[in-house]
Amino acid sequence: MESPPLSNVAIAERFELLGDLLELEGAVVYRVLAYRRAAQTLRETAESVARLSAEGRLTSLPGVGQTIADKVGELLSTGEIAALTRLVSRNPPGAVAVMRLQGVGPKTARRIFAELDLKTVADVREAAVAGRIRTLSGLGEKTEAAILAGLADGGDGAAPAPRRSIARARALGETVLADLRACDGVIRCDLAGSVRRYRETSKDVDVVAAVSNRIAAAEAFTAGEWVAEVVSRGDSRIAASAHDGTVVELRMVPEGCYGNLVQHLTGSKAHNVALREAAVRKKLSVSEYGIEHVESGEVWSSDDEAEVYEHLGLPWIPPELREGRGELEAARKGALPALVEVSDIRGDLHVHTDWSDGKATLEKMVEAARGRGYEYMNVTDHSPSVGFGMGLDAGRLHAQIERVRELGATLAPDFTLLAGAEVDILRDGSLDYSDELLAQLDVVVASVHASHRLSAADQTKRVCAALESPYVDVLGHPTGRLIGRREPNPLDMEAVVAKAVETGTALEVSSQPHRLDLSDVHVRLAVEAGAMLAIDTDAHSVAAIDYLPYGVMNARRGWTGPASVANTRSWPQLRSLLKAGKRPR
DNA sequence: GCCGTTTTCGGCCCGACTGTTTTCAGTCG
Repeated sequence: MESPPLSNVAIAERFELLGDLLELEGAVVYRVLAYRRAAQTLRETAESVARLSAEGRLTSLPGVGQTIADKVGELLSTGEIAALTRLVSRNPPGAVAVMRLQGVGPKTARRIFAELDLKTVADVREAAVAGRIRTLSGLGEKTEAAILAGLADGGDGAAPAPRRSIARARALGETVLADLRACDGVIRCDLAGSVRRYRETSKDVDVVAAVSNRIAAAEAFTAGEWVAEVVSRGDSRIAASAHDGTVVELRMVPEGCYGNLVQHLTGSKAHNVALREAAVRKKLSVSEYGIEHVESGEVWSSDDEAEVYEHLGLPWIPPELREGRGELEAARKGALPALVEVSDIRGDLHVHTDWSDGKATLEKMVEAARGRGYEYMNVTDHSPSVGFGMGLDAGRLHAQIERVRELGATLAPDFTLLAGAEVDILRDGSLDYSDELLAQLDVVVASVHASHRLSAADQTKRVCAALESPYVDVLGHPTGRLIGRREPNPLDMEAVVAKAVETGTALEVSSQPHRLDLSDVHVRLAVEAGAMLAIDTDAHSVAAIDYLPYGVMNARRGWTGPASVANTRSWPQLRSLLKAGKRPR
């Protein structure tokens, strides 16, 4: 059997390494940046890069020109990139790892290897232990200590910094904001950075503040109970690590340019670089303090972020779109999408109860859903094959349907309680309940919970087979990923999306912060293909009903409008949209 | 290496902080 083509991530990694090695060798910085930018694009492309390459469409991706497209082709056909192979062979193994250590960088790494005539990472560690690093001019004890710390455990220093889930990062951020808001020297403060953009994970938490008293604000920040250690302290920026190691960074400006600061610190880097490059062409220089009209030297600033965009001739761009994925072009053309809002969601199609592995009773979950203002809720406990005896067999499902109907009757017409299930998609693509049983349900969610490691071809076939079922309305957490713990199942997402469109099956956007599945990139692929989404909580507790905003924000990051989301509709409208409305009853 | 609402050549965002120095390079975001 032919081996599957390299994944987008695997291809991107080659180009990241190419950029790193070039940087180490002191190549022109713009070549390095070009490879990094291309790597990021390849990594975040939802379509198969191998397929785009075969079709000669790679250069349509931003940051990918002929040279890099050719190298991708070379990699796919020969299994290597000759230029990369040469770079690898003439640099010490592990030099990139040393370069990536906190506070080191390419220039320092290169000097250490060259001036001390070292060959491996182990040599570097030895040199640091022996105190030889500090003998180099411009390097001292602190740098040596940083290198030792980076190489201490694990050995090669290559372990990437852990990233926090959006939920944890926001929770910490809100704690910090509460401390700051209690301080007289703080006029206003907000979350910025990837946390404001609702990226699925964050390396750190960015907080911005307009202050009348920097000293007082800084004290309120560093006195927080969450602070484990102040790691950096300047006049306008302070960073502290929390007890779990998360670094929180506070940037302060006086009133008058708060909007510029918020815009700057919200990022992303790619968004800001593109924004500023376009501004430079208009003879404007953009920074966190204002917009300078280069010729007159006049600096314009505002406390209102929307006015910053307006001053640049753009409509305000929602933070969730600021990833350098075409949002500026869309904004210039007046073609920004109207994004789905949390308040658009009218019901939840995926909720568990203690009939299976939920923590709360059916009645409690209904109460929570009603309390949130929903019009409907679909009860979706597990089918038997999920294991541990917690799934509902046919008899218990019948009993649950009966109870749901009974309770539902007491709630109508204000609230519609739906009898559903989260039925397992078995290894061969068949379902864990009979069609006769599924036919009695209002809305069926089908999910993969086992055999995650099938080949891409088999996994895709399996999922597509389930989508063909006239009883499957929603594909639950389509890739099965658990962020930071389990990779997404290898799936040909383009094929799955096409099958979902063809069969009229909705694809779930799970609001669980550790799932967010579909991911933002896949959401965009699905929306562009005309697929229908269902933003659900998959709640297993009353508290988890409140995860909804994470799902909505994730969908917004995939450029989703309300029309693409099935559960922005009333139940009668939704029913006629789903297969549920087309089944004989 | 990429790219164009001034450009197919000549640019390429902008500032804060640290560590090491005595004025700044390197790193980071």
